[in-house]
Amino acid sequence: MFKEEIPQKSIYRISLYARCLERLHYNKHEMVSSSALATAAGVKPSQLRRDLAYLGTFGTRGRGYPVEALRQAIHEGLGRAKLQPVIMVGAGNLGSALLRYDGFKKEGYEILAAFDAKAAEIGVNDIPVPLHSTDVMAAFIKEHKVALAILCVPGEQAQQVANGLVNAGIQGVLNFSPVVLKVPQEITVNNVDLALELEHLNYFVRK
Amino acid sequence: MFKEEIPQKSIYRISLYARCLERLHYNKHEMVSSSALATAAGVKPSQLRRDLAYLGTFGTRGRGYPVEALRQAIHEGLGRAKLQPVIMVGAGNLGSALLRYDGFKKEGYEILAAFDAKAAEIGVNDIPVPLHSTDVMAAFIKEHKVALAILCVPGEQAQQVANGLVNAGIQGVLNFSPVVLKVPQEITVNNVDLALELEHLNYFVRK
DNA sequence: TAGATTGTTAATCGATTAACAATC
DNA sequence: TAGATTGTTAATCGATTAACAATC
Repeated sequence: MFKEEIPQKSIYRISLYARCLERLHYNKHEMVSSSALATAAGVKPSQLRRDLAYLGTFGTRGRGYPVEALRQAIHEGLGRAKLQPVIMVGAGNLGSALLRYDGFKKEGYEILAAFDAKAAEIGVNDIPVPLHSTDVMAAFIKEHKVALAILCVPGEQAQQVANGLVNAGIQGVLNFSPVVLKVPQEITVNNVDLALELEHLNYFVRK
Repeated sequence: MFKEEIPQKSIYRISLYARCLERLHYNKHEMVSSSALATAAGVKPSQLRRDLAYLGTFGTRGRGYPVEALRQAIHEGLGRAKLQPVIMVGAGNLGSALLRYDGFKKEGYEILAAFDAKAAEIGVNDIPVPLHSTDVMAAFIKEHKVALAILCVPGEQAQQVANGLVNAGIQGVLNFSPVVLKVPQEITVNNVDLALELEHLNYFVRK
C-alpha cells in the first residue's frame, strides 16, 4: 500500500497542530474535538481532519482526539527525532541574532556551530556557540552528520555558499538571503524573505 | 471596469520580479524576455506573464519587457510609496536583531522606533532606533500614522499586544511570535514562524 | 437510543501551465 | 517576410470545503 504524499502546506499545518496540542496538554486537556483544535490553529475543522488523515486515524467518533497521543503520533508521523543538529552559516546581524533566539531550541533544534567568512573579525562573546571560519565548514558537516543549515549570508555570497553546503551533504537549507538559490531538486530550500514579507503587507494597507 | 483581484502568491512573486529587475538594470540590461526573467526568479515563463497581466501589459511581442519601465510599473502597481514607516514591537533577542538588519531599509522600509514592555532594562546602545515603553506605543502610532508593525514579543504576550496595535490603527502585522493571532479580517497578518520552517525542512531530510 | 463527532467522499474553488493566436 | 515573444485562453492540476454516512 502506498502512503499518499503529504502536501507541503499540510506539513506546516500539522506541525502547528502539534504545537497547539502541547498547549492543550499543558492545560490538562485530555480530549479535543477537530472543531476546537481547528479554531486554535486558525483553520477549518474539515481541513484539520483532512490533514490528519494523511498520517492515519487517531480520533474516536463522537468523542474527538486524545490530546497527548495525537501529539506524539504527529511527531512520529513527521519523523521528528529528539534533537536535530543544525548549523548557522553567516554570523552577521541577522545570523548572530538568530543564534540568540531561543525559539529553535524550544522546538527541538540545536545549533551546533556558526560559520562565517570573517570569523576572525567577529566578537566571539556575542555568540553563544562556537564560531568557525567557512573553510572548515564542509569538514564539520561531514563529521557531525549535519543535515540542516540556516543561511544568513549577504545575497552576493549566498549561491556560492549554498553550493558548498550541498557538496558537503546538507539536505535542507533555511534561506534568509534575498536570493533565489539554484540547488539540485533533492535538496529542500525554504525561503524566509523578510523584505518581501513587508512588501506584501504593505500592499494590503489602504492608502 | 473591475480590476481583477491579485492572488496573494502573485503579489509575493511580483515583488520578487521587481528585485530581479533591479539587478538587471544595475547590470545595464535594457530589455528582458519573460523566459529570462522567469529563470532569474525561479518560476515558469507562463506564470510570470500571467502574474504581470494582473497589473497591465508592459511587454512588446517579439522583443520582451523594458527592464526599468517594468520595474517602475510594478512599484506603482503594488502601490509602493517612497519610505514606509514601520515600528518594531518587542526588543528582545529577535526584535533587536531585526532592528540591526539592513535588508528592510534597502527595500524602502524605515523602522522609526522600537517598543518593549521592559524598555527600561534594555541597553539602549545595542539598538539603532529610539526605544520606548509599550505604554506610549498607541500614541506614537497615531502621531506618526504608522500602518505596519513587526511583532517580536514572546508568544504569551503576542495576542494582547496585537490587540493594542489594532486598536491604535495598525493595518498590517509581520508576526514573528509562534502564535496564531486573532484579528479583525481587515487587518493583514503575515506569519514568519522560524521553528515551523525548520520543522518543515526536517520533514524532507531522508532519515 | 440520541447526540456528537470522526473519517472520507465528492463538489468546489483557485492556481498553474501548456498552447497558440496576435503582433512586434 | 521569418523569427521571436507576448498576452490570453482553456486545460490541468491540486487544495479546500461541505456534506454525510459511519460509529462511538
